[in-house]
Amino acid sequence: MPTLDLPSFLPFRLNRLAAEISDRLSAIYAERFDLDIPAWRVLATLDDGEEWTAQEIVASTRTHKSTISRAVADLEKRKLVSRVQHEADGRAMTLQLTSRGRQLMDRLIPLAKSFEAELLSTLTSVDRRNLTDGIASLERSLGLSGDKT
Amino acid sequence: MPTLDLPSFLPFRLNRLAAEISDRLSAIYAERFDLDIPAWRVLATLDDGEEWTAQEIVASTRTHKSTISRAVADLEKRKLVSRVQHEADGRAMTLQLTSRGRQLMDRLIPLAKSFEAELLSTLTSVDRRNLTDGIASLERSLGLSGDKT
DNA sequence: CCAATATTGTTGCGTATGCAACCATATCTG
DNA sequence: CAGATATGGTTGCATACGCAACAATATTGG
Repeated sequence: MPTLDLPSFLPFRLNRLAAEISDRLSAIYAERFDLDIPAWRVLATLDDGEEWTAQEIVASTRTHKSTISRAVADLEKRKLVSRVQHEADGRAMTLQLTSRGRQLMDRLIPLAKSFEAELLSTLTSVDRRNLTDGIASLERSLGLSGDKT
Repeated sequence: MPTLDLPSFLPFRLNRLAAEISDRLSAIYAERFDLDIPAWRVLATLDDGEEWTAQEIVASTRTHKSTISRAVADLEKRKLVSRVQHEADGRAMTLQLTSRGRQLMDRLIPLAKSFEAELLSTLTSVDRRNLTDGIASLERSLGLSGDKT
């Protein structure tokens, strides 16, 4: 009878890794910036300066649309995100960081980047490359690579 | 001003990957075996035949203890898991699969294994090795490698 | 061009989740 | 050994979440 061997089971390992890293990262933005995970995802997505619709953020972050809807509503109340009618689609709203949101992210992003850098600094450059290459090929295989898909 | 570039941000990529894979896997055990994620985690952990305490499962799976507590209570009701006093610690309970639980896992595990195999079969053997090596080194760096830790 | 269908986003509702308080037992410290 | 503190596990409570229904707009097909 085949045994599972959970510690070597890829879905288990990826979950555990993602959860651990997500916890450490959220400790940064939760405490100092009063953001929960959905709010962080919205802001991080909008950080590229592009205009996004809620639906695009849903697809890109794999978060339920009701969760994104509520996060956006809250971020708008806090004047971190602006929401205006989409010019081509009357159902959609285009989202952007406000200048206040921009300012917040300008302080938060260096922290996030240095968190990532610190994480990767513990790996040898070979391991680092292996990791990103391996992840990339799995992403391709799962169709997770496209932008705004 | 540094920009985040979310699509290349490691925490984001790992989360997305883990979520996608977790969704596909849970489609297998949810539908056919009426298990939710916490229940699956408990059963998958117990699959190795060892005796586990709830606390050990909590630590190993990074799931909140109240969630594990409720999952175990439910699995015991369904007679998939047995719970007896821990011999050395009066507070703890040792958990094991019942024969019914064993039978369920004997049907479920081949499906989980072949899901994993199919996932990995889309990668070249180099990519496969890169992925597992890269993950392993990150696990070591985060202290996620120990057993029952 | 109109009816049927799909899509964007919001919201009410039930439920699963995490937190915190708690009980029982274990361990640590003077 | 006794009091203080820590740990395993459960449970009440508040809340965040996903689901499904919905309104509004878009798109498709006859």
